[in-house]
This record gives sequence, C-alpha cells and structure tokens, in this order.
Amino acid sequence: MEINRSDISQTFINLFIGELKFTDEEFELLLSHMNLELIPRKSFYLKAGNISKQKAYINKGCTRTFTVDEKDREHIMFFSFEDWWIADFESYYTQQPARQYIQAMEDCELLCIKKCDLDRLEEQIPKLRFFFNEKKQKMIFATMNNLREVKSLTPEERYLNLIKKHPHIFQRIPQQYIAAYLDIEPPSLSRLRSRLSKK
Amino acid sequence: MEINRSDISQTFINLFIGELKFTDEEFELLLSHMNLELIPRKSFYLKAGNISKQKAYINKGCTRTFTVDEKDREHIMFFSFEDWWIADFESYYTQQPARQYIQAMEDCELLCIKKCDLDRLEEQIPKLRFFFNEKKQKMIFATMNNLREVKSLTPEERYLNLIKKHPHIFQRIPQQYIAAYLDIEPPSLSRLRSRLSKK
DNA sequence: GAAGGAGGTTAACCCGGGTTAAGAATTCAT
DNA sequence: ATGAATTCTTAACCCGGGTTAACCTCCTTC
Repeated sequence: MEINRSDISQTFINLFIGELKFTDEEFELLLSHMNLELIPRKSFYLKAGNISKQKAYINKGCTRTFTVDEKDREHIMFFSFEDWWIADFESYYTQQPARQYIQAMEDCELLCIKKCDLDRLEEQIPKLRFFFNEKKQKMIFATMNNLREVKSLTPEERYLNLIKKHPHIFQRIPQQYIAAYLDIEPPSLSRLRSRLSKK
Repeated sequence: MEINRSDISQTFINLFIGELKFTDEEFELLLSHMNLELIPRKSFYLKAGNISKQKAYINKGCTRTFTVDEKDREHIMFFSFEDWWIADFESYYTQQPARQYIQAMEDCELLCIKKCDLDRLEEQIPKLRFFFNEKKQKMIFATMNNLREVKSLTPEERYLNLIKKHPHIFQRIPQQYIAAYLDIEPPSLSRLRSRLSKK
C-alpha cells in the first residue's frame, strides 16, 4: 500500500531527518521504496518456511517472533514494539526459508522495504548501510545476552528482569505469551506470580 | 612468540592457500602479523573484565568460553576446537571489557592476530574481510540456533544432540564441563546418563 | 605403598515446573 | 444484558533437577 505521509510516526521522521541527517531528497528516495502494510491482530507477517524478503519498521503495534518445537510448543524469542525493525534475521540474509513465525499481537502498521531495494539504496546512501550495520551488531549482542540470560537465570529471575526492563509489556501482551517467552507453562507463571505477591 | 613455519597445521595452510586462494605474498603478509601463543591447560586466554584485543586461530587444543553468574555458577557458552577462531565477540568489536572467560581445556597453540593489524590487513586483502564477514555471519546464526535450542529442548535432549553432533567431545572434555554446558549440575548429568543407559 | 586430590556416581530429601482438569474472571458478540 | 469464548487461576499429582554428603575410582606425588 502507498504510504500516506501523515501516517508516518514522528519517531521515524526524527530518526532519519534528525539523527541520521538525511536530506529531504534522500528521505523521499527511501520512502519511495517503502510500502505500508496493515497487519490485523493475530495474523502473520511471516511464517516459517517462507523467505523473509523485506525489513519492516513498526510504525504502530507489536509483534512476537517465535518458533515451534517438535512437541508443538511455541517459544517466543522476543516481542517487538514501535520503532523496532523486524525480519527473520537468518532468512533475510541468506534468503533461505525462515524457521520463525512473526505474528501481530495488535493491529500493526508496518513500513516495509524489500531486501533488493534496500541493498541498492545502501549503495546510494552510505548512511543507511551504516545505520543497519549498527542495528545488526546490536541485534547480535542482544541475542548473545539473551542466551546468557536463558542459560544462567531461573524463570522467576527472568520474569523479574522482564517486568523491570519492560513494565509496559503486561498492558499489551496477554500472560500466556509472557509464559511462552519465559519458556514455562501458563499455570507455572500463575504460581510464580502468586508466590511473589505473597512475599 | 614468533611463528615457526613448521608449527602451522596443514588445515590452516589449506584454508588460506587452498580455499581462499591467497598468493604466497598475501599469506606471508598475514603470517608476519600473527603470533604464536602457547596456553597451558587450565590457564586463561581471556578473563572477564579484560578487552579482547585479538582473534586467535586454534592450531591445536581446545577451549571453553563461559560466563559466571551471580551465584558463582559457570555457564559454558561453547567449546572450541582445532580450526576455530576464538575471541569474545562483543568485546572484540566494541573494544569494551569482556563478560566472558576463555580457558584452555588442553595445552593450546594459538595463532593470534591483533584487531588493529587485522583491520589494516582487511583493507589490503579484501578476501580476508570477506572471509571474516562470513565467519561472523555463521557465528550469529549459530548463536541464534543455540538460543532456540536452549529455549525449546530439555537437558536430556540437549545431551543427546551434543553426543550426536560431537561424539568426540567426551574424549576431550571432563564430564563436569559438559554439565556446565548443559546448565545442569554434575549429579544430574550422572543420573541422566544412567537413566539413558538403562533404556 | 600411603596420602591426597580430582572426577564421577549414588542416595536422600526438597522444591519448582509439567500436566490435567476444573473453576473463576474477563472480554466479546449479539 | 446474556451467553459464549477466551484468559487466568487453582488444585492435585508426578517427575526431574538442585543440594548435600558419602563413596568410589583412578592418578599423582612423595
């Protein structure tokens, strides 16, 4: 869908015009390659088996990125909110089928750009390549920290970390999904919460 | 320590001369910036708090990369063997203090190159940059798969995966370290193994 | 060959998470 | 407002991992 200029969040504009010092021409060039996708709550932006062909900026809404194991259990790798960029990292860079699902947790407005277009744009606007390289780097560090956390903390500690870092999350994400993020079953999260509230 | 040409493993030579088609001059240039470090068993190649200033090729030996949590428990992120490159990823790229330890599990011979030298060499030999970018990419995917695995598999399943993928590991790594890799205590690994052998 | 140390196993007990099912609370649709 | 559906909580039971301590190898080392 065509992007209506009035749809774009101020944060997005600040990012490119303010922080990255894009000229108006550069910004227009970028926008001309982006599409607006409206993803209704519960529908999928990406399914495992498909190829992640584009990056999407979350203009509004939030998503969960998860995998399904052999016992059909869903494991949420992370939630994404406004001002995040989403894609299946491995699939995007290898253009092989994704192993993850990305599902809208609320009605989402996504500003999307195809990999082939972005690759070309990065040639024309080096700032853009720099920006996404930085993003990539941060993504890697975040994943490693995540791994460290999952390996060394109990579900209770991870729960406490989560509410410390993202207190807002409980207003937007149903509890069963928080449980799937913590890799425990909903009854366990319930027990954990009641255990904590008694302290 | 100076590198004696006869110390270098055939695998290392095959990698640069065979696969990457380095000319003799390029290979000599690379070697002229590399040092041989001999790390005795149990001593540390890197400690948390220090900066990971170089990459090291494992010519011989193996290491474990681990973190220590608040309860002083060690969590092994991965083991590394011959023909792997080691460094604390985050520390190397940010030049900030590392959060991980790298310890020799056997007497190790490491072929080391400083970040500043490698950065300069990558300018002169683009193949080198390409090679390490590929390595970096693979490292990311491996970390993500690792995270997926830790989130979705039981310790028993992770144990079975480990012996399937690296059957040799048990000949070189004492069991208590395997337990630390699986994030369980040594008695649990013992029980798990006796449980499995009865089946 | 005795003493010490490191690595691995076993036993007993505790506790938290999985499982299942039932019930309570909320949300949603008509 | 009412009923249905979804979400969350609670209870009961099982089981696997943590903890601690004892014990058993096997290997050093003097």
